Amino acid sequence: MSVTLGQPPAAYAPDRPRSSSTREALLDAAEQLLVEHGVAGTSTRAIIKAAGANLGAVNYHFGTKEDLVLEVFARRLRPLNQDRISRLNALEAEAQEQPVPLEKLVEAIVRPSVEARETQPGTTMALFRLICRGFQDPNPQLKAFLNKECAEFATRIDSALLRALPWLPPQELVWRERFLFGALNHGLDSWVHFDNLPHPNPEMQPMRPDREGFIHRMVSFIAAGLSAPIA
Amino acid sequence: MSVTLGQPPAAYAPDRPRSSSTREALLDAAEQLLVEHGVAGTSTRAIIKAAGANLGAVNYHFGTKEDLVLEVFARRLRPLNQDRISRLNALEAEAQEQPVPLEKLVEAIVRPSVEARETQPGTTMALFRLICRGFQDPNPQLKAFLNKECAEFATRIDSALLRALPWLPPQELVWRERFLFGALNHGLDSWVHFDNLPHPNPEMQPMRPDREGFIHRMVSFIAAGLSAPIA
DNA sequence: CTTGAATTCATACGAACGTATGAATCACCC
DNA sequence: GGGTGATTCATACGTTCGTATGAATTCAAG
Repeated sequence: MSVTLGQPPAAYAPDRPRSSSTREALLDAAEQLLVEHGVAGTSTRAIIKAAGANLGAVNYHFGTKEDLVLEVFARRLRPLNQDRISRLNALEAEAQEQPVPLEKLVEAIVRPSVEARETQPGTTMALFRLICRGFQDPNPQLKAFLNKECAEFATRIDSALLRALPWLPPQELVWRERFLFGALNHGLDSWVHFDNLPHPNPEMQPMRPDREGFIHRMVSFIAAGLSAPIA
Repeated sequence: MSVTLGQPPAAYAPDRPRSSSTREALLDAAEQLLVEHGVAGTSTRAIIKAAGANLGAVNYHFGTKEDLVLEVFARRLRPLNQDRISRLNALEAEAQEQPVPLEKLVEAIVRPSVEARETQPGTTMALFRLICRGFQDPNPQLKAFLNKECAEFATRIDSALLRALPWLPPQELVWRERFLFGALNHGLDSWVHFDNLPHPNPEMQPMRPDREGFIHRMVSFIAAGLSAPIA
């Protein structure tokens, strides 16, 4: 007897309107827990408990824990990269054939990450740490997904940076970009997670800068690193 | 009847000579797996299988999975920080009251990480990724352990950097150090894990620099970022 | 009010987890 | 070469994991 479950799980019906409140609660709870404990450290049961949902809800709405995880990332990453790309568009339109100044490009990378929680309603501080973690996660499927999601922005920023740093060989830029994103991710993580980062030297106990101060610090560091002289 | 297990587990007899070959095999296997799958994603059974050991061996030699994990980190991190500190000592002795040049300080941070596999017999490339991962791990006990393990080096490098960058307020240095370690960790991870990092733009498909080339690139970027002008 | 789809519920299953136990085996000194 | 402590072994226990199932419930339209 074929059983009609009312509706097949979301994984098999991707066109269904995705607005169930349980669905959103699961995504929110999963996001929070993924930030705190990583993918492998977050169980389906912990998620549904935090969301006040039933165990079957994950299977019903997402089909699989992994599909839920991917959706958690996609929900945040898509608008983030869209924001980055539209900033890039605006900068290039404004510059009219001239290369966009380096600091502006770096800001187009950095600012959307830091500002997301204000432009994207409901986004928590956790977003940054989530994405940082995602890129370091051992799960190859997750990594591939994130790379795909960022591919367009990556090629755009590549060529823009090459135009802003014409004396820099592309091979060098590739490595400096790695340093860039390392600094960005770790810096964001420290900023968001500012609470208890006790410093051995009390005089250096860090203050938490406001959003603009933090963006400025980050942009200065990264822009200086990107335009370092080469051997 | 009190049962004499031959010997109580290592956790309760920390003075025992730690040179069992099974013990080392467990540490090696755990190191490899922790790098690939993270702490929560690595099971005791996977470790003993990779080490060719018995399930009871973990309990016998370390008492607990968590104690094994901490020992994996400690085994690598201790000599690494010792190397960094002795480099710092040499630089400061050579400079005689003068501040040590910035690039030399940065190199004292970077080089031990990159070189460890040659100066420390048996260390695999995995070491870097392991440590990078450890600092991002959600496990608070692990994080506290790593912070403790690095505390001495941290205070030393703090004051040395402040002397090399006298115009930089300590509060600024704190944040730049975060960027520094983010770039270091992520850069090392990319370098070690160089294999398949396909780049959208084929012209930018990165080459893997040799050790010295990589160290130089990293030092340039970081030193430039650290000495960026402040607002 | 009825009906049928959409959703939520309690519950079950097999697998894998971390840990513990006591017997078997090994290595070495007298 | 017999005995003693150190180590390894097979195995078991209780828990938690991800997933699946089918019966209840909710809810909007007829």
